[in-house]
Amino acid sequence: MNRYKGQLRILVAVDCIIFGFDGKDLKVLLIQRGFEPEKNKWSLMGGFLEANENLDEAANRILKQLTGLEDIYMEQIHAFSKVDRDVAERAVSVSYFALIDIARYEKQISYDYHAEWFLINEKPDLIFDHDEMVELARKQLQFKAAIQPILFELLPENFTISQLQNLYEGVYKTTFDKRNFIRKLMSTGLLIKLEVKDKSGSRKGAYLYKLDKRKYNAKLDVFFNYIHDRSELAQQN
Amino acid sequence: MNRYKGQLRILVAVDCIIFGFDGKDLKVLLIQRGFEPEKNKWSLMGGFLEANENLDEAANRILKQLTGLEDIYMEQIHAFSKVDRDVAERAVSVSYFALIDIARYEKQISYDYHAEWFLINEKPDLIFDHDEMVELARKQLQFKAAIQPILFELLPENFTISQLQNLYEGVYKTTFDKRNFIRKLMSTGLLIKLEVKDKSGSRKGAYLYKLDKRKYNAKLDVFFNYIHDRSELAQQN
DNA sequence: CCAAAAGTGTTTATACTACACCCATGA
DNA sequence: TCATGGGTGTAGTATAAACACTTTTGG
Repeated sequence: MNRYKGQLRILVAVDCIIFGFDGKDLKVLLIQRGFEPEKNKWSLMGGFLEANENLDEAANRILKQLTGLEDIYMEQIHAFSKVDRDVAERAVSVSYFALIDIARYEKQISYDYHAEWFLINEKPDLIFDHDEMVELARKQLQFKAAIQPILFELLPENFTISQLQNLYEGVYKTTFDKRNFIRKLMSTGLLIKLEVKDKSGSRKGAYLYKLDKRKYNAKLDVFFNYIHDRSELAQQN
Repeated sequence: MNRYKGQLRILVAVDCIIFGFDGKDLKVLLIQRGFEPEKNKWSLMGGFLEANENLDEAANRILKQLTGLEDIYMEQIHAFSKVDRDVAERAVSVSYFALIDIARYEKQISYDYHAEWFLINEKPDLIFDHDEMVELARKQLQFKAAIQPILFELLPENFTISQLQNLYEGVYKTTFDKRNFIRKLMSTGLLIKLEVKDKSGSRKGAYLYKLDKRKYNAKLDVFFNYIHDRSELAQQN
């Protein structure tokens, strides 16, 4: 086995932007760093790529370490590589975002890491280039969510329309007309209305909905083909 | 300066997917690898990240090395990290795509690397995971081009409508109705019709157009905000 | 009985699709 | 004169946006 002589070998890190939703607000999970350098400052959860794993596996390992969760929606965002981005040593870091439902998993989060949920707009300043990572992940989330129904990953299994609307409004920092909103969502054919009502949010109670998982998975696959073959999408239900 | 003990340090590579357009077809620039391992096989142009540069700078350095070109549209696509993706040694590679106008720059390409343009659909099999990189870059190009006018980077300064249409049809592997196509393109307000005609493609000659660079740059900025504030876009001309 | 959130339709404007014929020219 | 690519308009459909009142019920 030949090796490449005289080349630079450096640390490769993975940092996770973990988005969560509690039914009302969009949040991000941060930890207080437990080791030097920059000990005790707020940071994304991260770690170094190890010998026997690829980046996706590393991201999943790191997410599990902090939250105890597996099989979570994750996606690679971007490789960050400024020469002095890590004060201790040259390192490239690849950021990933993850989407989780806060209420369902809150108990499983490991408090070894002093993790806390922050409102996206009220988070503290982070170490290194982590602020930039969060900002890019937020844009990517907006972007993806506009063309793909990924935000359902942030919701509990059953949810109300206003929770869903709160989520979209949080992600896009705006408000939507609720009649137009529900019409559009319903036209995707992805929502199934349940008989049950959730009474926690109002006196009247709001109907719960759930995802049609079969259609949802089909739509995720079709993703990149959206330019042509809209007809296929239509047939597919 | 503290260092991170006991962690893996590896090679970080950059590989460039260089797309080109010759007025008729969409192509990709490949080289015949001049060194071991996998010497003489077809490959993307790549190189290793060096100590004094970030990934964007490395990608630009590598592009310049092969094509002599600077200030080219480039974009990071994805970090590839399978454990055994490089047969010689563990390496992560970050792919970039670049868009260039073949006709304008053909002469400057360095033939030290045995570079050749291939039709996207007729390229040879490539080493390592480079086929996967090209495929993802192609999808990303389709994707980006649908929401952002980046394909103009592939055209000469002045171009005809049918060149433009050929380009879009090549990128999306489809055909468009030419009346609807020009109407849509014109509605962006990005095209300026010139007095001059290009007589090379037909007897009648076709009017040349050029980009309104001022508006083009403005639109690139607005990119991620496309969800709200369409009104701003409208005002902006 | 009333505050607070849930739920529900219609109209208008805009964007997209499909479609076919004449024009100008050089060879 | 004719073959080749260039250029143009309209009608129908689908999608998106604006907009306000009634219902339910726990306290």
